Amino acid sequence: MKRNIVIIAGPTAVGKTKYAIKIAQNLGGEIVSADSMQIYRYMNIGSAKPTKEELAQARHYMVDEIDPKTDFSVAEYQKKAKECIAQIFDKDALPIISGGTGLYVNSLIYDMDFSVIPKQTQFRKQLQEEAETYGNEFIHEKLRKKDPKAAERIHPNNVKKVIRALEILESGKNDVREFEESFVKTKDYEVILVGLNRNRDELYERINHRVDLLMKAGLLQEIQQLLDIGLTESNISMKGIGYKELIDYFHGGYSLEEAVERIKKNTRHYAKRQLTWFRRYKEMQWFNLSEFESSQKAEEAILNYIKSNLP
RNA sequence: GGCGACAUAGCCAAGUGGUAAGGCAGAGGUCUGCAAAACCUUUAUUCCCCAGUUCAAAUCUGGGUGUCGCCU
Repeated sequence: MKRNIVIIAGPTAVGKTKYAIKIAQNLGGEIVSADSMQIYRYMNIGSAKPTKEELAQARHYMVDEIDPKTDFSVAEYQKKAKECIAQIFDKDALPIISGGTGLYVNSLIYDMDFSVIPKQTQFRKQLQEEAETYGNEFIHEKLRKKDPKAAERIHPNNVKKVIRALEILESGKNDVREFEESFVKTKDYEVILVGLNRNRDELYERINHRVDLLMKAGLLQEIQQLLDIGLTESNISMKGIGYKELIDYFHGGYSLEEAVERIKKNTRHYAKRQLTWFRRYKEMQWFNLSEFESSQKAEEAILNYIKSNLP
């Protein structure tokens, strides 16, 4: 019999943490985070990581897992998260994936094979420099010569994607066509997809408010401490929203007030992109939390939906 | 009260006689190893109002309204 996992997805600040914990408590579940920032240690305030109290209410995986000086990527995420899921199955508990990083969620829903072509740092650097000196079209043209179809699909300005495609071709593949082929769902388990959303105005208000709270909670000090232990803006972990803007403020790029406004704006943009991403999941059951009388009612509705899909 | 400047999208704005640049915000989208990343698309039948000149007005003229500045 196939086992089930539940995925709670949705934009930042919608309330995923809270609902995931409730669901875990009600259904004997354990939580696997799918969040590219909460996975880093010491980045507690800025990533809006679950609090100590929240972490105590349900077993959490993939939080505080990685040192912020280490580069991390989907490939490792997929491997580790699948191990966590297996562990939870062994305990006969229900894995609940909670998170907003769409690509990470994808890596658990579909059989995405990251094993073949690892990143090639040197090659990347070289192409990056070429793009800078000769223009984006230059490396895009290179791609066009090797794989016209891929070049058609990838916009010249999307330098990262162009480089990645060239990287794949360089390693011996004839084309990068398989990238666009429709995803194959994993056979490791059955997925129950739950999407959390709110009315846009309300979501944006929550985001703005949360940023103010993070500042009050000492985000500035947290970043100072991270800088003190040797992290810089070039670390992937420091490219998170809230971190990069305040580092720019420390470097005198703009005022603190301006930095806070930018954090709010970037977070709103991020939420919008997350929604775009998650809307692609046709099987996702959406819950607009703004439309429920109370969080209890919403919680009930979500629980009922999940239960009705469990064997 | 007098003098002057200005009035263009939610905001910032370019445009001085030829049929409304651009940026931001907003909206929609793409996504297979940095994804809180990177990238793409889209947004004014009309320029404060009324009248006039002209083949043609956001642009010129007159009047009105509003805002700002200076003077009394």
